[in-house]
Amino acid sequence: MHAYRTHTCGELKKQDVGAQVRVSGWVHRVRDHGGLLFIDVRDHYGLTQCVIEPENAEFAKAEAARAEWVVRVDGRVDARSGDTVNTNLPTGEVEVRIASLEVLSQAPELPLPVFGEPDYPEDIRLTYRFLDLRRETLHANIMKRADIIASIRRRMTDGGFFEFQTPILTASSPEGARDFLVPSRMHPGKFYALPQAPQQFKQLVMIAGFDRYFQIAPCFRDEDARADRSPGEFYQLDIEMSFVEQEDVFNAVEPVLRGLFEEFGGGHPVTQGFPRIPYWRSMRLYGCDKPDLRNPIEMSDASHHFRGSGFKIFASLLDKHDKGREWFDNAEVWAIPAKGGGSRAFCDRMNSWAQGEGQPGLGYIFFREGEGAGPIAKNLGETVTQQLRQELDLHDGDAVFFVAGVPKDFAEFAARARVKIGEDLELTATDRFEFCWIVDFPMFEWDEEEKKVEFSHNPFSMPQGGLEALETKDPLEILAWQYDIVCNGVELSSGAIRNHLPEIMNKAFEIAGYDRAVLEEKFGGMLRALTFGAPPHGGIAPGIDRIVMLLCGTENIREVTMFPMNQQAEDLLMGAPGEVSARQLRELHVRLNLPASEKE
RNA sequence: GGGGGUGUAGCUCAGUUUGGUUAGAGCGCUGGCCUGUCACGCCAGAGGCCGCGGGUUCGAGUCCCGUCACUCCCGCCA
Repeated sequence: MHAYRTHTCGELKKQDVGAQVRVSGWVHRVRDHGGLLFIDVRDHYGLTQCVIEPENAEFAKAEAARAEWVVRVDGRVDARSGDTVNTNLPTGEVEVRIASLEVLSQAPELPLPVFGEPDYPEDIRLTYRFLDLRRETLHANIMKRADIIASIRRRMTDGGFFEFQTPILTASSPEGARDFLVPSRMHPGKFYALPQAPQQFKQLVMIAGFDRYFQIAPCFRDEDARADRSPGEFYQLDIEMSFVEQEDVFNAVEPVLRGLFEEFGGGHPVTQGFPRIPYWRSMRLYGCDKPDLRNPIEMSDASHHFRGSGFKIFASLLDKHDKGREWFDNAEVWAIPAKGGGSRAFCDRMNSWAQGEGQPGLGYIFFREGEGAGPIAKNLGETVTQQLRQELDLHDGDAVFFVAGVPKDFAEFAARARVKIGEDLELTATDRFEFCWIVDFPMFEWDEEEKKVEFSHNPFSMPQGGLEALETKDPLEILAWQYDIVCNGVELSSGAIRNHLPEIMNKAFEIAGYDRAVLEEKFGGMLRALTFGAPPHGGIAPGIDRIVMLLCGTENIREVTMFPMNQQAEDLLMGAPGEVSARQLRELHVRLNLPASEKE
């Protein structure tokens, strides 16, 4: 007989009745009836109820067993009588009649219980992560993550992609997030950096002729944490393809994500053809570039109704800012329709919410008995109010809210108002995955602080219109072959068709104010590669952690990460970051220069 | 770097508004009883620097100041 088990704890069924079996696992729960004692033995695969009576010589050992001890049980599989069958348990039709029980290892009183998994403080969960991981929900999340990654590998390989590894110790890159640095022992004063993403490597893989690359790639960025963002490290499904246009990338990636969400999304509907929404259209309809399309509300420009109208606040606002660039300098009034929000109570609640958000308020009209009500309607007049109502297809019992000002300043607030209205009125669906592509991102944007044009996303993206556009157009008008995938309001990934031509690269960096020497110094290797026959190529990099979060229905990344750090970027289980010995520092030619408060 | 929230038993929380006797409950833990439970049940018990430091007061879990920890957000995240 095997030293520890003939069956796992999730395996025994009715057809095993009568068999002599051996199972091993953790003591999940003990129920002591005095004359009868039940032990639920748990392993990765499930739970098996074991039972023993006081007449048994092994009873004392069984009685002493405590939660999370590891035990081995030998016994016979018995059928449970009709009224004692537990239908909640896959093994609930049988139980193991204990013949002998061995304690394989013990545990003291637990710092956090495994059974029942009540809420526990995160620092304790992280310090005792090995216990936390035994708990059903987290254990299942981690297994789901493993299944998702296996499925991704299968789908990518089936799609003709090859998985390659890229370096972990690499060079610091000039822009982007803060790097994690690793001092070099052999080169005093020099440092490696951990890659923020294998961006340049995957492009080099294309230039090297490997055609289709993917990797479950670790990425390292020394940035502060959020609930949905680990400090330090995360994973991307990194993808790059040669001889492709934007459409080819979409056709390769869309089925992978759709299939993944259909496989693991618990049967919730998944968008079939992902709609493509240009960046500026998304900003106008939703106020942001990662719209949650489960929310049906679309905003629209209602400025023409207010210009010169009796509602003086908006009318004068529109007058005052009516010269400069659209979006940046011109004032507008946006309408947010709210079907079913047509009561003074709801409108007032939204108004106080807006004030709590630091806004002066949130103007509204609500419709009842065939007419518009509220201060704005009064000042606007019945004719204009009815035009608005028809234009927005609103009826009695509906409302419309207004935000006014310069779009670049209020868009973010309008987006939050749209989300809140959708949720509060239960217009936003909850049981589906709504995907879209956001396309046509601007290549450059205006950096208000530095007073200069800056890359708005990836400096390696190909501008639409190529060199000619760079030479002839207003830089802020130029679009890039740059795209995002958004699901349920979560930005899952961004990608681009890359700039594979050195002269366009030079021009693009020139527009962003980097001279050729800087470009040469920072991206010399990349530039050199581009001069030796680079294929047109492009790719994308969906965030694995965020995909798993969506599929596990959690908003906290630590619920889908096996060994996460806390928000202060500490690993409480392993004790990282930690101090190192003087000898290690000497070898690395590093001397500490600690801030004053920590010197003592 | 900045802002908000929280901090009371091993854990989840009540008590703080309005300062006043011995700081409570549930879960967990320990012991006892219990032959069909599966969130077993019943009885008893242990367990508290009320985050820490200072202040106001006859008196502070409660009010004030500072500080620390955790958490959420902003900055940051090509």
